[in-house]
Amino acid sequence: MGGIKEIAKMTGVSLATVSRVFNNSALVSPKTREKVLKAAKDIDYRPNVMAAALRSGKSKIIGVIVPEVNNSFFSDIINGIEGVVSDSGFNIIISQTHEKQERENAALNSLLELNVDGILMSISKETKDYTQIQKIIDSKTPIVFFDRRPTLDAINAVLLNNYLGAYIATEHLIDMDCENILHIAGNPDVSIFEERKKGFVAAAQKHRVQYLVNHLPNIKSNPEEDLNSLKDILKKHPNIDGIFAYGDEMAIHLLNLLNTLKIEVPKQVKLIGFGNANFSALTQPSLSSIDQESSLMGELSANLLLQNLKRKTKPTAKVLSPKLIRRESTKNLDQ
Amino acid sequence: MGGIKEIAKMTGVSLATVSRVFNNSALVSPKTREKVLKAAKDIDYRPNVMAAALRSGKSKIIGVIVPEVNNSFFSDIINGIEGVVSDSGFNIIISQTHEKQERENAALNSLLELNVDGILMSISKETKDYTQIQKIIDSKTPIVFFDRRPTLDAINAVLLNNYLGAYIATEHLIDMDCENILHIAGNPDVSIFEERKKGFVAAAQKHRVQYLVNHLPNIKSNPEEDLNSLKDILKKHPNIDGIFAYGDEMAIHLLNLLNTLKIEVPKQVKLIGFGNANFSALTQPSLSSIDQESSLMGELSANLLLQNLKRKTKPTAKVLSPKLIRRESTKNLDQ
DNA sequence: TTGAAAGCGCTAACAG
DNA sequence: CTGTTAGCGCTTTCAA
Repeated sequence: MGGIKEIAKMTGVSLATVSRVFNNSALVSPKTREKVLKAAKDIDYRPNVMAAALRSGKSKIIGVIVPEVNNSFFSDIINGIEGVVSDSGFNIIISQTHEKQERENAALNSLLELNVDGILMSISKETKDYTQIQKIIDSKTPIVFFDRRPTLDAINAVLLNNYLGAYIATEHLIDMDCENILHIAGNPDVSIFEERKKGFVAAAQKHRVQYLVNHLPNIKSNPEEDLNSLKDILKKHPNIDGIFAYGDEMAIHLLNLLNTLKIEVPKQVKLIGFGNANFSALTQPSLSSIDQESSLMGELSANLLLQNLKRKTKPTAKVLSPKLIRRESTKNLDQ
Repeated sequence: MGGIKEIAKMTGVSLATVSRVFNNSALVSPKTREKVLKAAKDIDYRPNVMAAALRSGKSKIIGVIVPEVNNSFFSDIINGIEGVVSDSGFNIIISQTHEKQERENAALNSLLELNVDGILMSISKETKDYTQIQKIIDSKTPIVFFDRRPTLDAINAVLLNNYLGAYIATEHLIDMDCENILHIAGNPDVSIFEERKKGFVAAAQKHRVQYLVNHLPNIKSNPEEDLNSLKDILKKHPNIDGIFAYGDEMAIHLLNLLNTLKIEVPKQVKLIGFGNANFSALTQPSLSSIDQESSLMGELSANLLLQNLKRKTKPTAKVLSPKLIRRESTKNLDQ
C-alpha cells in the first residue's frame, strides 16, 4: 500500500497531478484522472491524512470537550455534532473534563498539539480561570461553546435560554392551578441553574403566587441527606401544590419521595422537571419537563464552527428556546 | 510559537537533542535538558503531534467505533475507554455507525487514513460482511472488539456472557417463586439477543417451569403495535407470573403496560430487565436487572488494546460475568 | 552525550 | 492541464 509517489510512478504522471486528483480541486484531464484513480484502486491506496495535515495545516479534525460523555444531554449533543461534521468529512476527537478545570486545560492543550481545525466545548462547572480559553479565542483556532459559556465577550456560542425554560415551566404549573410552588434549585455556582432560578422567581412574582426556593444540588453525592431535607421541607409546607425541579433526575427522586410520603402526583402536587431526559417519558406518572433540544444544539454548534472554519465570522451567540413537554405529572385533573 | 528548531537556535544545541528532551528517552545531560525545557517554556512551545506522527508512524490516536454514542451503554463504555487511554497519553476519535454496515466501513477507512494506532469497536447489528474487518485484523493495526464481535477466529474481544446473564435473571424469577415465565426477546439476528434467549430457555428447562418466548424487537420503531401485541399475549396467558425482558427499556414499557392493565408488579407479575440502565433504579417500582459493567468493559478493552500496542500478543477474548441487580420489581412479597 | 542529514507523505507555489 | 521544487515539524540512523 504505497503512497502518491507509487501511483505517480505507475501512471507516469507527476506527484502534483496525482495529488490534484485526490483533492479534486485543480483541473485535471479526465483521462489522467481516470488513470490515476485506477492505479489507486489497484494498490488499495489510502491517503495519509497526517501528511496532508502537516503540509496544509488543516487536520480535518474537530475537538469536542464535554464534562461527561455518559450523560444523556451531552451524548445527544455529541450525536448532533457527529452528524454534521462527519457529513463534511471531519473527524471528531472527544475529551472529557469530569467538571475539572485542570482536565479541561489539559484537553485544550492536547487538542492544540493535534492541530485540530476547531474546537467545540462546554466548560466545566468548576472553571473560573479563563486564561487558557482566552488564549484560544485570541488564536487562530475557531472555538464555539455550547450550553455553558465562559463569561467572556465576543465568543461564539449556542445556548439554551434557561431563564425562559424555567419561566415556561413555572407558568405551566400556575396554569394548572398551582398556587404555592416550590423550586428545587441546583448549584448556584453554575450559571444555568441560577438562570433557571431567576426564571422561576420571575414567573412566580409575575403571577403573584406563593413561592419558595430550596437549594439541593448534591443529590448524587449525598442522596440520603438530601431526601431527608426534602422530606422536611414538604412537611413544613404542606400546602405546596407544585414543584419545579432544576433537572429531571432530581424530579424523579422527588416523584419517588412523594410517592413514599403518599402524596399523589399530580392530584395533590404537580411536578415538572427540566431537560426532558430519556427516562422522563417512562416514569409513572410520566414527567412533564422542558426540552433542551440537545441534538439540535449540537448541530447548530457544529454548523457555526464549520462556518467559522471557512471564513472567520463575527462572534455569534445563538440562543435556543426551550419547549414545554406536558406529561401526566402536571395534569390538572379538575379541568 | 515556533517549533523545535527555534528552541535549538535559542539554546545552541541541535534539533536532535531538543527532540530527545521531549521524548525523554535518550540520555541527555541534565544541564542541556534544563536549558531546553526553559526555552520551551519561554516560547510556550507545543509539540506538533502531526509531524511526530508522520515521521514516527505513531499517531497516539485510538479510534473508537460504536453504533450510537447517545446510548447509555455505549457512552458508559466510551467513558471507560477514555479514562484508560487518556491516562496513557492517547486521544480518542469517535465514530458512529448508526447500525449501518456502510457507515461502519466508512468509519474504518477514515480511521486508517488517520493512521490511528489502534481501533476499538462494537460492530453494527447490520454487519454481515466482514471483509473490511478481516483486512484490518490481518493488518498491523491492532483492533479489539467489545460487546459485539464478528464471527471470526483469532480476534481480541471483551464480551459479556449474555447467556449467563439471562440464565441468572431467569433463575432469579424462579427463585422468587415464578412458575410461568415469559421472555420478551430481541431481534434474533443480533447474537447477543439470541444468547439471552438461549440462557432463558436453558434456565427455564433446567428448573422445569412453564415458559414462553415472544419476539418483540421493534418497540422503538413501532411502539403502538408492539404494546398491543403485548397486551394480547398477557391476556391470552393470564397465568404468567414472571417476565424477563431482553432490555431495560422494553422492561419499562412493560412496567407501564402492566400498570395500565392493573396488573401489579411485583405482586402479581415479577419483572426483570437486562442492562441496568441508569433509569432502572428510578422507576416505580424500581426495576431488577442484569448489570453489564459497561464502564469496566470499556476499560478492559482499552487495556487489551494498549497491551497489543506495545507488543502484538496472541488474540484474547475476555468474557465478563454479568451481575444480578435485585430491586423491587422482582421482590417476593410472601417471603 | 551530541550533531548532521535524510526523509515520513503530501501540498502548493511557480513555471511551463 | 502538467511538472518541478521546496518544504510542513519532527524523528532517527549514523558518526563523532
